[in-house]
Amino acid sequence: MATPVRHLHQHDGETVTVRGWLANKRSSGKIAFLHVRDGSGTVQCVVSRAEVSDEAWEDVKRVTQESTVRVTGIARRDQRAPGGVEIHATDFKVKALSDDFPITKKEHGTAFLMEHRHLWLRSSRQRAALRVRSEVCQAIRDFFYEREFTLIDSPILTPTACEGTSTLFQTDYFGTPAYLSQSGQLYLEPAAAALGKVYCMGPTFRAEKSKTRRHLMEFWMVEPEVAFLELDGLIQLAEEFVCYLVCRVLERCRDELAVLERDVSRLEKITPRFPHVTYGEAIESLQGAGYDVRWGDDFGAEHETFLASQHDKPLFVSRFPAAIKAFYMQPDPQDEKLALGIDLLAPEGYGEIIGGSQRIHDYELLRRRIEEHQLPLEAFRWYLDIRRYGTFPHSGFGMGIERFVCWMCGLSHLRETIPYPRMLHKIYP
RNA sequence: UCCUCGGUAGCUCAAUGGUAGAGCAAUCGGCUGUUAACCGAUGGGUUGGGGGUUCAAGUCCCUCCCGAGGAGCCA
Repeated sequence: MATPVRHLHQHDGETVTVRGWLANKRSSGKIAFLHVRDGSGTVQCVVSRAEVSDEAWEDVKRVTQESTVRVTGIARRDQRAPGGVEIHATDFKVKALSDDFPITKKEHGTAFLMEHRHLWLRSSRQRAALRVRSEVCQAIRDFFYEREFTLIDSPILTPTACEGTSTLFQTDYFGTPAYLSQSGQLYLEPAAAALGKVYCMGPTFRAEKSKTRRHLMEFWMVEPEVAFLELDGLIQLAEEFVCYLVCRVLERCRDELAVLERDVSRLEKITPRFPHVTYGEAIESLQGAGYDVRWGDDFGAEHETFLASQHDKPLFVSRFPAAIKAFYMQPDPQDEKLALGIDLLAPEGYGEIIGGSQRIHDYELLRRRIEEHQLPLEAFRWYLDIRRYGTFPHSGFGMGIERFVCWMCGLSHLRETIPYPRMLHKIYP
């Protein structure tokens, strides 16, 4: 039975067997140092010529990087070993020899690494980032489970554009066009009337020809939707949510953040309460800083970066002009020109990680908005029904999981936060 | 879609318009505590494709392809 490398420190002095892949080899003629990765960690195995059979030594000589191997030996704590534990081998066997591994110990460009994404996953930084992603997804489910939300999986194939804004991927559905979902929100609202507090988490697709480090064609989004929740409650939920996730990453991913050389002190500052400005205040502060923006403009990337850079914590921006926001956002009762929407801008230049709003619950108003946005009324009949059969105020938000993970890991590009990124004109591997 | 930069050995990069190179990787040899091990030797090229200028093009011009970063849009 193989022992996971992660648990080796519990087996000091015992004979253990490890199965995995050869991460690196150094040899000095009659002693060899083999680094073996088994998925749970990497351990240094010391093989002395005099202490193993001729067959084992032949395998030591011929083993190549990333070959599948099996090592048996005695686990020993040793200061000289990376990780503090090493195995003094009594046997070593190559189970499957690897061809020349394309990714070597020296540096590579990202274009080359992306072309070999399926192999790049084996490197320590990529493994660390994907572990953080896994922890974030688990924490999301735990957060909502603890608060008695119900998971509602929204469809990926949809008959129409949800919001009528973004470009969608079109596919064929038995002879009629169908589209890959760009949001589960509209399908979540009816479920909120059934179950009160609901959320969905799944892949989302945008066919926009975005070519930046902050965009993917296929990304994962988590979207809660809550009946009888209004804007202030939504802001509080989003803040608790983000703090919960950051705490979990700090608690459970210390080793991964160290591999990624993340400055954790920046994350330790992410505690309640988050700063909050209205759209109007944000415009004034941008104008004060010399930016050429007027009331009614949407923020550009440089504006978001400026606003977020004023704070160590994420920044809420709320009450945008209704004209630049989605059709379903509830108007501000204080000023009908404003929509009760929020954005949450992450610090350190990681941009918008959350967008949300209180939804229109008045039937006539929503119908008028659909017409004003020149959306097909018939396609939204079911969505309007929610306002016919016992309407209720409700709110929700969407968080981009890759953007959140990118921020946690301190990465400079979204492509390293998802196992197989789909980017503009790139779908291999 | 637009703007900027780039494409030379398997990889990362050099090369005034004048003989295409280095480090790493690979292969072979040496070395009993290596930390991206080290030392010696060997093999490795349609300089992204096509066209043009020139005695001479990796280098200059045109064009197409591919890549990177940014803008717009958004999460």
